[in-house]
Amino acid sequence: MTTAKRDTYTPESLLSVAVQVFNERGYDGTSMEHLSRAAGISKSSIYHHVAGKEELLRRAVSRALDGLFGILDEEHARVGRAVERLEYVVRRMVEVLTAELPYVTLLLRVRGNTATERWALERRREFDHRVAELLKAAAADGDVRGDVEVRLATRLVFGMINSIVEWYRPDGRGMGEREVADAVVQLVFSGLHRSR
Amino acid sequence: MTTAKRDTYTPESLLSVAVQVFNERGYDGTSMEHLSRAAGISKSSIYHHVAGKEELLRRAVSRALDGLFGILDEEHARVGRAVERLEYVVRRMVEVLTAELPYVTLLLRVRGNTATERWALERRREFDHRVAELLKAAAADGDVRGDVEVRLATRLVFGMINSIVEWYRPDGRGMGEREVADAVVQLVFSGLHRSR
DNA sequence: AGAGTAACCGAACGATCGGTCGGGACAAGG
DNA sequence: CCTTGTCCCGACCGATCGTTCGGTTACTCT
Repeated sequence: MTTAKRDTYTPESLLSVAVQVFNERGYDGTSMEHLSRAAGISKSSIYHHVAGKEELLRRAVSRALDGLFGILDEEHARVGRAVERLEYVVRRMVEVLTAELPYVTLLLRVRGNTATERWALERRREFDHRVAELLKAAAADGDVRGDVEVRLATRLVFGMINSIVEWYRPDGRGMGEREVADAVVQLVFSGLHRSR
Repeated sequence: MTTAKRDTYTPESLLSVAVQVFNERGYDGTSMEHLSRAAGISKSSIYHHVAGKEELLRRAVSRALDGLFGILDEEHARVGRAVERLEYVVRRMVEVLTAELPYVTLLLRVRGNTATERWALERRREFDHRVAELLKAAAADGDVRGDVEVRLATRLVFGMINSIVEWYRPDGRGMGEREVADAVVQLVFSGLHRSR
């Protein structure tokens, strides 16, 4: 067969270990020594699989960004009434966030110290802008309240959704992905008050 | 007079410079060399004013936490109907966030690598818990929807409020503190849909 | 004028940083 | 058997980390 047994590291399997450590200690707070201990191989062996620390970061944020931008290509995000497309995107964002949790977490914590980080920030801004346009269209349709500025509302809604990475943990049967998505959609569109 | 002219650094004025750099580069991504350049004094001179890098972090997060916990001691947060106390706390949180922006920003990005950071995380959790109890009481009064779990709703609302530090900038006349507070209260309690 | 001290500096400390290097263990294919 | 390539290692590189130290200004108080 072409694919032999894999009891050794691939760039991908090493990435999943690295991203976990990055999220625990922060990217800057993580040394290659930390990574080698978590992976169970020596520091120099890591360089057999990846070019360096920054490549691990780039691979991770790329994966997260691909997941997010993929949402916008889906049919329900492209056709239909703006407010319904918006609700679909919000729900799918929660799903992508939880499915690719460690990668998205890392993406959302990037600060911009290196070229890779600045590229990630730029692509994030682009995604935010695309969703803001959706909200703007929904407001123009009259399906969304007009007394809160679109740009401000977008930022607050993103803040709520993105904050999921700070506490959501998929393992223990604490909370389902569907339950979180439902709650977010409820709060974003109807708020805390008793439903009308 | 006792207070002479101050064209030199105090622990407080040095802190405001340090916190700004911490927020730009991240705490771990900031070296004492970075701080010395931003402050305009040599690296060793910093140690004349503060004990070290970690003390700067401790002073900063302490100031942020004092501001937040101070809210809970105010009269409107202690007496009255739970849902109204909750709205008051939410509004005051936005005010404290914007007033002490760099300090709260730093607090919200702490990861837990050192004892100081773990202490900050613990106190944050305590504050979150206090607000969660307020939301729970409002739900028991029937003033807040019951179909979204209290713990989940608290986390999402905190996520929205805390995300303000990611984009709010007080300088240019871009957006007023009052406008942000109004928008947050509107979205948290009534959501995006047209007001009932 | 002289003493005291707050504010600051350059040089250097041991430790750790991300990354390199030459080579060893081992399995596959001839 | 020997070669080839994958996977990994310990030792080491120059650079930078947070911090310390001895010493020099410059201002205040007597």
